[in-house]
Amino acid sequence: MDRYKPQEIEKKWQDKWESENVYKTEMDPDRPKYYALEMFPYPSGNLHMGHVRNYSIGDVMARYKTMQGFNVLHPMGFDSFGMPAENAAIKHGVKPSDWTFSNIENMKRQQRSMGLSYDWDREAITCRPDYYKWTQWLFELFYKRGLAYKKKATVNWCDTCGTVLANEQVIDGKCWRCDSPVEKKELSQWFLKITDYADELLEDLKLLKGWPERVKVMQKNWIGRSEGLEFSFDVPSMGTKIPVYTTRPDTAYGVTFLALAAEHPLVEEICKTSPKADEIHAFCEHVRHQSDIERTSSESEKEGINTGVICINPFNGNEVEIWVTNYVLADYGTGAVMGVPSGDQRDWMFADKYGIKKILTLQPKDKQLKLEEMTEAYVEKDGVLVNSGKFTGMEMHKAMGAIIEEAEKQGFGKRHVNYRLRDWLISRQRYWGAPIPVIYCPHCGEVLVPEKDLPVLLPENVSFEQGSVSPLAHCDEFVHCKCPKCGADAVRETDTMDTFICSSWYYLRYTDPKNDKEPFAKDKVNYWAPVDQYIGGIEHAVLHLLYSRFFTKVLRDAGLVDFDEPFTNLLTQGMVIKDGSKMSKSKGNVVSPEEIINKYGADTARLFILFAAPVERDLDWSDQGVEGAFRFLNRVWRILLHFEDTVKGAPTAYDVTKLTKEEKDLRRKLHLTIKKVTEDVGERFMFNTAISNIMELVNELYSFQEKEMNAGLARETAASLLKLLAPFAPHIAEELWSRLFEGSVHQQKWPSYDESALQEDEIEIVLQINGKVRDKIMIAPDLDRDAMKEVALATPRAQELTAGKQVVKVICVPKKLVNIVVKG
RNA sequence: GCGGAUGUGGCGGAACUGGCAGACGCGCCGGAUUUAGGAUCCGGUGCCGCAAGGCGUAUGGGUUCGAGUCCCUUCAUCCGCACCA
Repeated sequence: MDRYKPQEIEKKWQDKWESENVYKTEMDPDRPKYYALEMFPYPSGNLHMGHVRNYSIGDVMARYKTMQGFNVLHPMGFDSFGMPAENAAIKHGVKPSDWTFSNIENMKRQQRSMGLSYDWDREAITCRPDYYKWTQWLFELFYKRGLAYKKKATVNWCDTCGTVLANEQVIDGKCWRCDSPVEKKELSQWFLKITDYADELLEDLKLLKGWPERVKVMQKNWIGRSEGLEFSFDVPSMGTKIPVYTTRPDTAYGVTFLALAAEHPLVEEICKTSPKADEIHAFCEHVRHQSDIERTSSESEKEGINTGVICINPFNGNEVEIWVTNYVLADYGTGAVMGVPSGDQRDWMFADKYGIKKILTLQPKDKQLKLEEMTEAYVEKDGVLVNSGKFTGMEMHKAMGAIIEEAEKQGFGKRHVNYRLRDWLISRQRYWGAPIPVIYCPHCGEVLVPEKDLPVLLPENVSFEQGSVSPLAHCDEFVHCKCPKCGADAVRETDTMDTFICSSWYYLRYTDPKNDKEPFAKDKVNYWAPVDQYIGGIEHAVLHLLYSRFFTKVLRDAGLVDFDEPFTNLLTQGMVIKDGSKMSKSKGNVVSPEEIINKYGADTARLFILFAAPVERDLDWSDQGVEGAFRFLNRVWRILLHFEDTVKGAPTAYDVTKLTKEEKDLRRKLHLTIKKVTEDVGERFMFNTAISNIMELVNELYSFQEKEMNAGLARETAASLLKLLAPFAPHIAEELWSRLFEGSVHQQKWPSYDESALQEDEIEIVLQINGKVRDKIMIAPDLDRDAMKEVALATPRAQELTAGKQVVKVICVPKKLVNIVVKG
C-alpha cells in the first residue's frame, strides 16, 4: 500500500479540476440555485488564516449544496482598489496596478492550492476598467436619482492617509485603517444619501432572520432612530428662533437654560453684538481644540459659557439664558438642546457647576421628590408630571404625546424623528480608486460624464511625488477635458470613490461578470441573487454590510433587481487566535497558510480549521491539533485502502439480514453518521461536530481491520464515508474515490440514511433511583412505560436499592430511562 | 453607564427538544510491534477515595422525579454602543 502523499494528490486533482473546468456554473432556471459567497479579499499579497477559515467554510457549503443537487454559484474576486497599493507606490516606486495584480496572482495561486470550488470565469476585480466602468455607471444612477450630491461640510480628515473618511470609518475618533487621530475639516465633498433609506434599513432588519442578532443590533444602533419633539425658543433681542430637539417633551416645563454647540451658527450672531464676544470666542476655540475623543466621552467635564442672551420657553413663557457648551453636538438634532437639570444627569451636573436653577417636573407615582434633597436628576421614564401647567398630574407617557400635540396646535413645534446615521461621504483624495465620473464646466457647472464615455479611465502614468495631495490632481491630461454639454474647456473631478462603493455591488456582478452592456442582466441577477449564504468577519457589521443593503435597495427602486436584501443568511466567523491573541505580525504569532499547506496539504489545513472550533467562535491555533487532523486523514487513507480489494470486488446490493451483529452495528453507525453530518452541515453549521462524527465512524471501521467484512457493506461504508468527507477534504476524498469507484466523488449525490438501519434490537437505558444513576439495563426499544417500569423494578439492582423502602413514583421515559423515586 | 455574548477536565471543545456530563481531537499514562527512536495499532485518562461511594458544568438560590440546559442573584471575561438631548 502506498503512503498518503497530500502534496502529490492535491496538485494532481487541482490541475484536473481546473483543466476540466468542473466548477463552471451556468444559469439554469429549471434547477434550484444556491449562492454561496465569501467576502472577497483585499489583495494584500498573501492569504492569512482568517482567509483560510472563511474560504473553507464557504467551500464546504458550496460542495455540500452541489452534492444535494443545487445549481451552486460560488465565485471569488478581489477588492483591489485602496490605499496599500498607493503606499507601495510611494514607498517602493512600483505602479499600484503592478503591485495589485502581482498580489492577486499570488493570492489566487494560494487559493487554488486550497482546492476551493470557485468558478474563476466569474472573477470580479474591482480595479479593472471592465468592473469600475459599472461602479461609475452606478454612481451616475445614484446621481440621477438625487442620491449623490456634493456639499460643503465638516468632515473627518485623516492626515496620515491624506484623505477624508466616512463616519463609519472613524473608530473611537481614529482612522479605521491607520489608527491615527481624525481631524475635522470644512471641505466640499461627495455624499451618497443613505439617510433617505434610514427607516427602511432599520425596518428591514426584521426580514433578516438568517443574520446574527449582534450584527442587527450594531446596525440598529448605528442608524440610531429616535422619536421626539422639535420646537423653537424665541430670542426676542435678536428677532430669531432657536429650534431644539428632545426625546423627552414631558420635561419641557423644566427648562432652565438653553445649550448651544460651539459650532452652532447662532453663536457667531450673538458675538456680533455681545460685550462678551471675546470670551465666547475663546471658549469656542478651546472646545474646538478638544479632540473628538475628549468631546464625545461621557466622562468629560461639562463646560459652558453664559452668553447672557435670553430666550423664551414657548410652553410656559419662562425666560432662560442661552449657554454655549462643549457637550452639545453640532451635527446631531438641531445643534441646540433644552437644558432640564431635574430630568437629565448631564444638565444636572452643568447646572450645579454654574449655579443654574432647577425646576422639578417629574416624580415617581408613589413618592414626592424635593429638589433640595435630590443628589441627581430623576431620569426614570416613569412617573407623574408636576409644575407643568395644564399637564400637571398627567402620567409621563401620556404627557409626552399631549405635549407634542400642544406644540403642534400652538404652531411652535412638531413631532420629529431623528437619526444618528449621516450621509455616506464617498469621495477620497487618493489615486488608486474609481474616478468619480463628473466634469466641472465654467458654464454648465457639475456635469456627469456621458454613459458612452465610461469608464473614466484612471491614468497609469502619474507621479507620486506630490506628498499627501492626490496624484490625479497633478495629472494634466486627466484633469483637463471638454464639457460634454457645451464643449468648453473643463476639468474633471480628481477625487476617487471610497472602495466600499466597489464592494457594495460585487456580489451582483458575479451573476453576470462579463456583461459589457449593463452592470448585470436582470434575469441573471434575479435568478442567482440574493446571496443564500454570506460568510465573513464581524468587522464589516456597519460598513460593508450596511452599504450593500443600501445599494440593493436603491437598485431595487431603480428596477435593476427584484429583491429587498442582498444577503439572506449571514455567518460571521470567529477570528483565528494564537497564544491568546489575534494573529498579527506585530505579535509575532502568525502561522502562514502556505507553510501549513506545503507541509501537510490543504485537506489537513481545512479539516483542522473546521474541526477546532464552531465557526462563529474564535479558533485557537494549535500545531498539535493540525498533526491530529493529518493523522486522521492518514487513518482514512489506510483503512480504505485496506479494504480496496474487498470494495472493488463487491456487489452493489447485499442482503442486510445476513449481516453479523458487528456488521449490523457498523451499518447502524454509518447511517447514524449520515444523518448527523447532514444535520450538522445543512442545518446547524456545526462543522466541528460533523467532522467528529466522521471520525467516530472511521474509528468503528478500524475494528474490522483484522476481521472479514461483508463486501457489500464495505462498499457502502466506503462510498458514503468518502461522500461525507468530500466537502471538508476534497482532494483525499477524490483520490480514494478514484481508486475504489468510478467518476468524481464531487459529482455524487449526497448520501441519505435509511431509517430502518437506525433501528436496534435492544437498547441500553438508565436506571435511576431518586435521580441518581444506579444501573444500566438492556430493553427492547419499543417497550411502553408500563413494561419498562415492570422490567426496571424487577432488576436485582432495583430490588436491592428499594428493599425496605416505599416506592413513591416511577418515571419512565421511553428509550431513555427509568427513575424510581423512593422514600424512607 | 447601556446593550449583547460567553463561562464545562491539563487544553480545543461535545451534550440539538430538561433525561448516562465530558462525544471527538490534543496532551498524558500503559501495552503490542520495533535493535532503538519515529510511525502505527490496542487500552486507560474529570476530581477525591484502596474500595463502597461521594463530589463535580463561574457563584449563591429556586422550579422539577430529574437542571450544563429553565427562572432569579452575584461574579468574571470578551465584544459592541457610549455626552445622540
